[in-house]
Amino acid sequence: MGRHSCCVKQKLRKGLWSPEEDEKLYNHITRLGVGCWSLQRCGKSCRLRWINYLRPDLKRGMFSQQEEDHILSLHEVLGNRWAQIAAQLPGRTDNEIKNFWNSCLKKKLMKQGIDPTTHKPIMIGSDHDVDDQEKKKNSTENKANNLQQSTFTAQEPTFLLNDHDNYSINGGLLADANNSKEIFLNKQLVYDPFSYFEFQASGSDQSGGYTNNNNSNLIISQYHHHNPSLQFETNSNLAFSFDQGNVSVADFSDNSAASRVSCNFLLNDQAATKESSSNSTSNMSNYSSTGFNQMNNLVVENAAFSWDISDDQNKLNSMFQFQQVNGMIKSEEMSTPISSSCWHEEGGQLLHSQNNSVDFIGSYPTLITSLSEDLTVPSFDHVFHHIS
DNA sequence: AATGTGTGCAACCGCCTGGAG
DNA sequence: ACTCCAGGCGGTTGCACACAT
Repeated sequence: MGRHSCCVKQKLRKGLWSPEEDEKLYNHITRLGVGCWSLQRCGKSCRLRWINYLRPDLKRGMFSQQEEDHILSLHEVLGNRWAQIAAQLPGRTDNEIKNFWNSCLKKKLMKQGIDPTTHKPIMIGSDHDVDDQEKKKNSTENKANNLQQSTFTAQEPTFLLNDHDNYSINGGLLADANNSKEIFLNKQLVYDPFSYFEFQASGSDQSGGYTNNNNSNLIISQYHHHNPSLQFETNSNLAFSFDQGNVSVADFSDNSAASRVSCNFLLNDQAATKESSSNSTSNMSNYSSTGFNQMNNLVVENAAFSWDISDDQNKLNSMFQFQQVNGMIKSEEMSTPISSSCWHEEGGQLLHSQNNSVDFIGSYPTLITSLSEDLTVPSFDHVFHHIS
């Protein structure tokens, strides 16, 4: 049973406010303060008029780029909690932000191929959604069109995972007509009590930009809160890592020597890193390690990493630098491996030094850089299922 | 000039919550 | 424990205006 509108019930004025009414309300509130809202209009209407229009600390005018970015990142975490978002933007009201979102930001994100609700890239041509051949054909055409326009197109594998702490991560690979690739990684708050951990990796890429993926599946080991190591294998071209709150993804698709990527992730013990910061060797860090794989070694630190790949005949170097832009991790391949930094294992710890004086077997990962802002997520407890 | 359509924004509606009685 | 009511919030509507046809 819905209630009657208070204005109707009390036969009070409705509609647009006149300047006289505004003045009356303004004087009333400046004299008596907020709290007693009822004049000749209902209290709700008065309150709203004050909050959204008359309040002297309102900013008004266009939203700055900074405010826009702030709203985007807040919305990614908070969703449509406009009041909470407005609380982070001095001088802006929830109504104003809500209108700005609905009329402007939402469309902007759509244009960028980002779902405004989930902040995830809108997938094109996912087999999951394709039920009939026609749809599949259209999807492929869309993909081709996008590639011709040099826009980045989402490609397999993609993944999505949730954890018990209400975060979800999704990611995947994007490629354009020039075969330039971007890895995307996106985080948002969700409130799904049924946490899950789901990977999808299927099919070969039809655009030619992402192949070597004919038998994709992901073998994921369970990750425990207190176990510092995470290891999983994949014979797709993406590798994912999770450490102490950081999530990273690596693209191995350019590595022709490794048809099967197998990674050991060496996880940063942040407490140990802090302790070692006073050490005379700067950048030296302690790592917990389950050992090295001779094919690929990878270190993750603050979502920036690189790796070397070697076998008996070849030594390949592949390095990516990662940047976080609007909540997404973007990767850039480094053409020249950084040789001035290297890692070595000593006494069960992985140490970092500034030159190549350490003679190590196989290859060891090289830290490229640290990001200014971590992609931080809580630990992941359970692997529920994966899709292959 | 008349009409249709899209857009931005102010205001309203309905639901929920918490405090008072 | 219950009702009533004010206030808070998010979704929606309606209106004025700009622009297109």
